[in-house]
Amino acid sequence: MQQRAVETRGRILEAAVREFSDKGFHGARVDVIATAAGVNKQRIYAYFANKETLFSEVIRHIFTLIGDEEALFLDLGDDDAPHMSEILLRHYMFFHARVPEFWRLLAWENLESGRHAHVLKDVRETAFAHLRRIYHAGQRTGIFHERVSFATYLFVLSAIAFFYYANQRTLSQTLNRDLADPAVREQVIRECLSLLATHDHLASTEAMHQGVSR
Amino acid sequence: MQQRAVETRGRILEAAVREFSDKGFHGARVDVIATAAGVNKQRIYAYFANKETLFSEVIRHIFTLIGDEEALFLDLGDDDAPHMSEILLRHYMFFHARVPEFWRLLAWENLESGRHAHVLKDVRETAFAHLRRIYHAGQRTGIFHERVSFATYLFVLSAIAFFYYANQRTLSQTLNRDLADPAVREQVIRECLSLLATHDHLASTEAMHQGVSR
Amino acid sequence: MQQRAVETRGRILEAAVREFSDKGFHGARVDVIATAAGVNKQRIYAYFANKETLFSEVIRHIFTLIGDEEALFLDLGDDDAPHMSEILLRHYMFFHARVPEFWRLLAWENLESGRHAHVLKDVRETAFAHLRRIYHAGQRTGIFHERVSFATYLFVLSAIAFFYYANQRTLSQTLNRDLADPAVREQVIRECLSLLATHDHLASTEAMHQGVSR
Amino acid sequence: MQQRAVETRGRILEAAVREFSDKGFHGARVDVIATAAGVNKQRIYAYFANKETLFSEVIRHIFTLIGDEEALFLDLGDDDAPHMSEILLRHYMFFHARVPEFWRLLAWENLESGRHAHVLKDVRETAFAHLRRIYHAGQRTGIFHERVSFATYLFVLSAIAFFYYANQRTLSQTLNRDLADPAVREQVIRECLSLLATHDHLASTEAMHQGVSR
DNA sequence: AATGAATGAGCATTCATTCAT
DNA sequence: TATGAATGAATGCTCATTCAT
Repeated sequence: MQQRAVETRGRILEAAVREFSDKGFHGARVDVIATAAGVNKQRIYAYFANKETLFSEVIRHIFTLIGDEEALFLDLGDDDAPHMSEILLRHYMFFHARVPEFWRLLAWENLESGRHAHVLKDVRETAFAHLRRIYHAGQRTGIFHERVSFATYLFVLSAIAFFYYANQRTLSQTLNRDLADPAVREQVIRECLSLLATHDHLASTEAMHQGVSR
Repeated sequence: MQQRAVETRGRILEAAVREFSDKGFHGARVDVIATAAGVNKQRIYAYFANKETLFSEVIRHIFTLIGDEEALFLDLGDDDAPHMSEILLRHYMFFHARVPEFWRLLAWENLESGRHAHVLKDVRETAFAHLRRIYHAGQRTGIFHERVSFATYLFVLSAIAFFYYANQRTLSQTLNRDLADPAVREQVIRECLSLLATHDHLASTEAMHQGVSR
Repeated sequence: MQQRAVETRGRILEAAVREFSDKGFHGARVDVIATAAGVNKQRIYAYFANKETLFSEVIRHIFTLIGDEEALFLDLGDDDAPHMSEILLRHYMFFHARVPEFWRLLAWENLESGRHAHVLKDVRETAFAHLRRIYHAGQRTGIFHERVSFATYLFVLSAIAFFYYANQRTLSQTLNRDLADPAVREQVIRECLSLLATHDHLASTEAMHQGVSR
Repeated sequence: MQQRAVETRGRILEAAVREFSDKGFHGARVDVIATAAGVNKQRIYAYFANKETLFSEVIRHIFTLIGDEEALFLDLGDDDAPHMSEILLRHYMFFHARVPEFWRLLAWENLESGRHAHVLKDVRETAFAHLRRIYHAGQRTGIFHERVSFATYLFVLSAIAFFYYANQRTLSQTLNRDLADPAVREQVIRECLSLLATHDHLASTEAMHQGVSR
C-alpha cells in the first residue's frame, strides 16, 4: 500500500471512530464518514469491504488503545499496592474523559451485538495478569480484602469509571450534580476511594482499637 | 379516548418498548412495531405523532417503572440501615434481570440523546429522599462512611448493578466468567458487599482484634 | 388487494415487461420501470419483493401468453394436417411480430440464466399434446415424414420463426433483404413451407411419376 | 505497438470475449475483464477507449472467426451439392458447440443494439458467393427446390443450428429431451436433414412408387 | 508500458411518514 | 377507529472512468 493510501485509510478510520462512537452502527452513515474523512465514499469500500467490517476495524482500533495504555500498569510493583485502587480508578476516569469514544463504542457494542468482545480480552490480559499478582500479594498483607477476588475488585473499579461517564446525563439529574465539572469528579473519586478503602480504614479502626484496648 | 383505543395504544407502547430496547432508536423499525402490536402502521402516527415521540413515551414508560418499584424502599426504617447496601444492590440486580429493557433503554438514551433524563429524576425523588434520611442516620451511628455522601454511595451501587448487565458481553470475556450464570452473580454480589462493607467489616476486624488482644 | 392496488400492480408489470424485454435483467433499471408505470419506486418492492422476483413474474406473464394463444390449436383436427405446417409457422411468425417481447425475453432468459424455463413447459403441454396426435395421424397417412419426430418437426418450425425475428438485424445484412418488410416475410414463409413440404411435394412428384409411368 | 503491448491487448480481448459472451454488455464488468486478463484496469482504457469500444472489438473479433472457418466451404464443388445441407448443418452445429461465445455474442448483439451486424456481412460474403453458385447449379439438376432461394435455404439451416444452442435451456424443457447430449444432437441432425431433403426424399418416394406401380 | 489511488454518477433497496377509503 | 395504498428522501454499495506516479 502506498503512503497516500495509508493516509487515506487512516483518515477514514478516524472519521469512522467518531461517527460510530457518536451514532452507533445503525445510526452511523457511510456518507458522513466519507465526507468527514474528505474522501470519496467508494474508498471506504476499497479499504474496508463494507460498513460492518469498517465497524469491526473501529472497535479493534479503539479496544487496542485501552490495551496500549494499560501497558503502563506493568511498571507497578508490590509496594504500589496501597495506592492501586486510586491509580486504577484515576486511570480509567481520565481515560474515559480523554477518549470518550471508548466507553461509547463499548456501550454500542454491548447493546448491538457483542461480536467484537473477544478483542478486548486479547488486548488487556498481559496488564491484568501483572495487576493480579500485585493484588494477591496485597491480599496476603491485608491491603485487599481476602474474600474479594481480583476480578470483582477490577469489575467494581471499572463499573464506577464507566458508569460515571456512560450515564452522566441521567446521573447528573438523579444526583443533582454536574458530573462534567472536574471538581465534582475529584470529589466523587475521593468518596469512592473511601468507600472501597481497606488499608486506610483498617489503619483508622486499628488506631481506634489501640486506644480502646490500651 | 375509547376503551378500544386505550388498548391499541397500550399494545403499541409495549411493542415499542421491546423494539426500541432491542435495537435502539435508529435500529428500531416502525413497521416492526406495528406488526408486533398487530395494528396498522398508521395507528402509531395517530397515537404518537412520530417515531421520536414514540421513543420518548417508551422512555417515560420504562423510567416510571423503576420509580414504582422503588416505592418499596419507603417501607425501610432506620433499623434496616445495616443491610441497606445488600437490599439496594439485590434490588437493582434483580430488577435489571427481570426488566432488561430498563438498562438497555437507559443505555440507548445516554448514548443517543439524554433528552429524557429529567423523567428519571422526577420519578425517583420520593424514594431517594427516604433512603437519604436513613443513610444520614446510619452515618451518625457509624454504619456508613462519614466522608461518603449518599449520592456517591447510591451511585456506586447503581454502577455495579448497571455495569454487571450492560457490559455483560465484554465483561464475560475480560473476567473469564459467565455472568449470565446466577451462581456467578450471587458470588459477585457477596464480594461487592464485602468490598463496600463498613459495619460488618468493622465488626469482623473488631472480633479479630479481640481475639488477638485477649 | 383493493382495485387500485390491482391496477397499480398491473401497470408495474406492463412497464416491467417492456423494460426487461428491452434491456434484459442487468440492463433494466427499476427507476425506469417505476417512472414508466407512473408509480413510486417503492410500490415495486411492495408488490414484487425485488428486481429478481419482478423479472420472474414478467417471464411467467409473457410465457403464459404464448400458452394462451396456443389454445387455438385445440380447434385443429386430423383433416387440418395437410396445412398444419403453414398454420403453425404463420402463427409463430405473427405472434413474434405482434408480441416482440416474447422472443426477446426468451432470448434474455436463455442467455442470462434459464431459471424460468419450466414455466414454458407447464403452459404449452396441452396444445402440444393435441398437435402431436394430429401429427402422428398425419405420419400414418404420409402427410408427415415417418422418420421425423413431432418434437423435431416443431423444433424446426419454432427455430425458423424465432430466428427470423431474433436475428433480424444480422440476417438483414447477411441475406441482403429487409426482413422487417411484410412482403419479404411472406416470401420467406412460402419458401420455408416449400422446403418443409411433404404433401405438396409428394403430390408434385406423384404427378411427375404419373406422367412418366403412364 | 511493441510486442509486449500486442500481447497485453490480446489477453484483454480474450478475457473480454469470455466476459461479454457470458454476461452481455450490461452484465459484464470491466474489473472482471482486467483481473481475468491479469492486467491493470487502466490498460483496458489505454487500448480500447471505453467499454463500448471494447465490446465492438469483441464482436468484430468473434464475427471474423466464423468468416475464417467458412473459408473451408471454398473447397466444395458442384458434385458436393447432394450433401451440402448435411455439410453446412454439421458445420454450424459443431461450430456453435466449439465456440459457444459466437452464438451468445450474436444473441447479445441482436438484443442489445445490432450496431455491429455489418461486420458479419463483410466477412462471410466470399464463402456465401461460392456456396450460392453451387446451390444454383444444384437447383438446375433438381437437387435443391427451384422455388427456394439460396438465402432462405441458408437461413433455415442457420436457424436450426442457432436455435438448437441459443434456446437449449428452454427447448430441453419444451421438448423433454436433454439437448446437451451428443446422441440427441445426432438424432436431431438426422431428422432435420430428412425434413429438408429433396434429393434423398425424391429417391425414396421414387423407390416406393416403383414398388407400387410394379 | 504499466499500476495503484481516486472519483462521480448511478443503482437496488429501505424507511418514516402521509393519503384515501 | 382503523386500514391498505402511496410517496420522497435517504442509504449502503457498485461501476465505468480518470489521475498520479
